Amino acid sequence: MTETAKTRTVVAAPSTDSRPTLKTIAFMTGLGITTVSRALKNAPDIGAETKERVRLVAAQVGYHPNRAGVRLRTGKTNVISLILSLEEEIIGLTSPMVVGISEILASTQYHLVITPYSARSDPLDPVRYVLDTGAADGVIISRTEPKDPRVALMMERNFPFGTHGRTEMGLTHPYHDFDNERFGYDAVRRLVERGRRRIMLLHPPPYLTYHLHMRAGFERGLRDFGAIAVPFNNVDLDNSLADIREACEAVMRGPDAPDGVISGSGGGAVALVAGIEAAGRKLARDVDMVSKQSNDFLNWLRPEVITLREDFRLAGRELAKAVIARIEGRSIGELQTLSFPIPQN
Amino acid sequence: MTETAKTRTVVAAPSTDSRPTLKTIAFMTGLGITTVSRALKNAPDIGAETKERVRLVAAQVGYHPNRAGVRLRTGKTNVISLILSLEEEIIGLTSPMVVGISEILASTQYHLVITPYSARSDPLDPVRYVLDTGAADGVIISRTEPKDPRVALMMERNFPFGTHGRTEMGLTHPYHDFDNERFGYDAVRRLVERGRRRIMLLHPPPYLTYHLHMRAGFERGLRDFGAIAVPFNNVDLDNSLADIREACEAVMRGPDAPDGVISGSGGGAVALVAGIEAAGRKLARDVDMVSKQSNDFLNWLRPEVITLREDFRLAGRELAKAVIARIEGRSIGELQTLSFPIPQN
DNA sequence: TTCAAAATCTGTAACGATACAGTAACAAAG
DNA sequence: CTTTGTTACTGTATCGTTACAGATTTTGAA
Repeated sequence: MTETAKTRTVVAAPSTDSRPTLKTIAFMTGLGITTVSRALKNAPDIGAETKERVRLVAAQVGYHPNRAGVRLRTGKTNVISLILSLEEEIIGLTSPMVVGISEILASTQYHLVITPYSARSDPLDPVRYVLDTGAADGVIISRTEPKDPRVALMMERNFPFGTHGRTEMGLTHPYHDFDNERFGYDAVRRLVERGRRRIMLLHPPPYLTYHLHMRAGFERGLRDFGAIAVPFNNVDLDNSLADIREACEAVMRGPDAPDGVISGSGGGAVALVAGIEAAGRKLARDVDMVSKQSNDFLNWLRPEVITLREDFRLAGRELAKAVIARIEGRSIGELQTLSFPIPQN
Repeated sequence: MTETAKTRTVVAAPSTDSRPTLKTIAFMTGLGITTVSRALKNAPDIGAETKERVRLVAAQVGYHPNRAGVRLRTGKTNVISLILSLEEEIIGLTSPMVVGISEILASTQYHLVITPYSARSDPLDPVRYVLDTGAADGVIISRTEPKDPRVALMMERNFPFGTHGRTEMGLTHPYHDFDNERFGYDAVRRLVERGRRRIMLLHPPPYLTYHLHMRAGFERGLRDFGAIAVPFNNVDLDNSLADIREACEAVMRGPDAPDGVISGSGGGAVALVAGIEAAGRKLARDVDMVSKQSNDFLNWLRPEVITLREDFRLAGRELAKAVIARIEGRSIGELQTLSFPIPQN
């Protein structure tokens, strides 16, 4: 009866139909909102029994913190943004990368947001957008260039990110890369092992960093294994498959036709195969071919093509881990990984 | 000089280093925060000149509304969630779908969030998650089943969504679907035109709705064009490529081998081609094949295979448009679209 | 000149969470 | 019996935005 009238503000009953909030739990347990909040994040100044009780009730009502509330108060978005060139995506390379990223994020509080851009627009735009609007806690980009303004910008702003591919600006940043130098080198070796000497390379466009790596490996291979390069004039993986096929056919019909061909991507290989066959040459008999590959269509349909696999799913996993590590403040040094070509046949 | 001392609260100067907010603009224009907010959304009770001034300043300082603020206040997330089975994604089918969705969302305020789930877990889980946490304003799902509990749940909660594929529950909901009935029918016709009569179908797994459509079209084709079905016992597109190849080889070596084969997917076709050739049969000579296809690898490497294209990018565009239309309250009737097989050769 | 209506503009409260600066109760030390 | 310290808990202010209910000024009609 004579309970002392306390000044304690009793938390009002929240409406029942909407999602439970801290207020709901506070009301149910008779505790303060702050206490509930701190109990749920296991703060040291909350009693063990109270924590237990709060956790129980929270589980019972199916409490999930409101992301907007957290984000507004703390500034943390719990979002990782994958910046994608729509044109690149049509080829479908990064689909397994999305899977890899998702695999890692699934066990964290992070969500994956796709931030697209068109190759016809400035690649810096989406990065600026994320930085200016605070749309994400971290970013993953691909198709890095030696002097990549996106990397420079994020480094300058000290924003967590990871790149698929390296840069050459003297800046140390997290990356995952496929060892394209090794790919170029191994590809030449495989061809020379089959007695091939005159080798043509379908390389990535020169503005991408991995062009440098692949060419360097290719040339080291030529030197080490005693082969020579057949030029594939002005044709690279940015060309259409039709153009690649046509150019390849022309070279194969010419007097200086190669007896070995290397393709920097599985898609390019398809066009090269068509060009070789259109010129009346036969794979494995007249000419051998080594191709990079991310799925296994070539192995099924043209088992004669020697393939070296690049694992995009692994890349996704490594990049997700690296970005989260950066967000959590771990040092960059340990966040640079390389994966290696895996011979498929 | 003798300006009346008003009670007007002057908005304090916000810190300069952080992102501009309504407060920043209010301070710069000398207006109230509410006025700025309403001016930017073109409310009718704000003067034309004021609106112009606010818009100018907003553009100058690079104002973007804080998403967390909007979301907290209005409950609107401005997010569309694409729910993906990670296993499915490894095949890379929905990569072009992501492109299509992104193309549409790019000109809206919506962001695309990938909500993954593993085929080993309950497909309802990610849907429940989005509904329970309010993580998105709309959802896109694929791989629909005739009685799809995800569709039932979202209908019941009146939550905006679109499905890639139809259902058979008597519920009217937005969808985009490829006309698999037509595909099955046209595929049979193409084979019969080439003089084939004994036809085998590699169909999708029976639990998916489009299995029903494809089989129905297949059987209608058999009747109309006078062909017969060769059973492909217990093998469907859920089987591994290795299993499909092996089973196909066995059938092709058997006494009742088909002279025409239909593949419900480009991936499956690759395995069928391998099986046919392993059995010593030759495409176009001994047996003809029609396959669905989303990229054009088959056309490049096995031009003998007749292909009918399914446009996943278009599907993404249609689904994004449908979901946004639902969010904006447009009626469902107009949000059901079908795309048709496109002959590639 | 007066007063209602229209046109503009504004402050306050609230969304849900957390940082911060407390308060209350009780035990141990002096 | 005070002081100090520890443990456990709580209220207030705030993040940026918008709904709502005014407030002020101008216009126009009577």
